[in-house]
Amino acid sequence: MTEWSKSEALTRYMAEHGLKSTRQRSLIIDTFFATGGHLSVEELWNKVRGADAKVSVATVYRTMKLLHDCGLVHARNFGDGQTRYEAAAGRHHHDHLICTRCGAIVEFENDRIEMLQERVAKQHGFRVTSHKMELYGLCSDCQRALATGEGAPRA
Amino acid sequence: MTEWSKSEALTRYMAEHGLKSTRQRSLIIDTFFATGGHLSVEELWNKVRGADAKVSVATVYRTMKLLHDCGLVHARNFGDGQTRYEAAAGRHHHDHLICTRCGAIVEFENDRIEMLQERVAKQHGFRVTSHKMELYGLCSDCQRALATGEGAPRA
DNA sequence: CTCCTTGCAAAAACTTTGCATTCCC
DNA sequence: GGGAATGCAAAGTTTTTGCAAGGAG
Repeated sequence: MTEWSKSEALTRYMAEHGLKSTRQRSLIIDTFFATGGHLSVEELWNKVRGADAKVSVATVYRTMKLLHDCGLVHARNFGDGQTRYEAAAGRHHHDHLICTRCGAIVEFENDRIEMLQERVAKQHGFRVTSHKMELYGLCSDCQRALATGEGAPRA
Repeated sequence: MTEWSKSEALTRYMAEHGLKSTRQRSLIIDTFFATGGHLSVEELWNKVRGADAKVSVATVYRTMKLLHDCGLVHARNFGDGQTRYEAAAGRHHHDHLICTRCGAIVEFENDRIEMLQERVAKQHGFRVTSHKMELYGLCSDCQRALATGEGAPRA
């Protein structure tokens, strides 16, 4: 875990840009990829501080920006004011279903939608480099909970 | 232009909530709907101040929140740190193509994609209430500009 | 040794809020 | 007149940046 865990792209990027491997960066990056999911900087910082209480939030911001610049993570914005990051490398592109009641996030992929997106973009003269699609609604649990007149969702 | 320009929903909403029609609100709302597009609060504020230099940003924020609460506008987040609003009432749902170089925003709609989205959601047990889809890339102008090795894009 | 990176705190950017005053109805 | 809305400035949030000190290669 002291070594870069997702690293060809990162190692190459760092070499090309004269960047250095540091204890903090390793910790942040390992923690991020070990946790998975869609982490905000603050959530990630909290986890990182469990291992090293002195890591500054600025370093977490800087490191995530680094990962973003070399394409290893994607930045997402789900409507709560925070930017969330998720692993990108080696993963197939996917989109999200988000439950507006309990906050559950489900990933999915659909090649036909992607094809149609490409086609639409082409019709408008665009060359698409990335996209994001989010569907908001109620997950099955919350539909059921509401139907039976239940109380508060999970925190 | 002193009258509400988009108003049944708004008038009803205001009556139901005991809200009042004021000079500032009328000005902000009329300016917003007259301008169209995807305005940030700051952009809207700048336009509004052309007509009344003393309107405060806070009022613009509060008014846009009001329009949002009664469903007349949608809030969007295109990755520049600002929330952008666009008119919602009476418009068909649509999505966006965004040029990452010049910032141009093109709207489109595609029923087949919408259908596929519904289907995907259903497969995961979700009942979708809304969605957003954004395609990022280069518009035709910027592709051309880059191909001919040109300088900076529009501000 | 050199230059990159860090931590800290200050600053920036965007948005919300408290409060006295002003304005609708 | 009374509750709502406004303007202003202060406070909140999230993210970035400047700089001196520390660390990697």
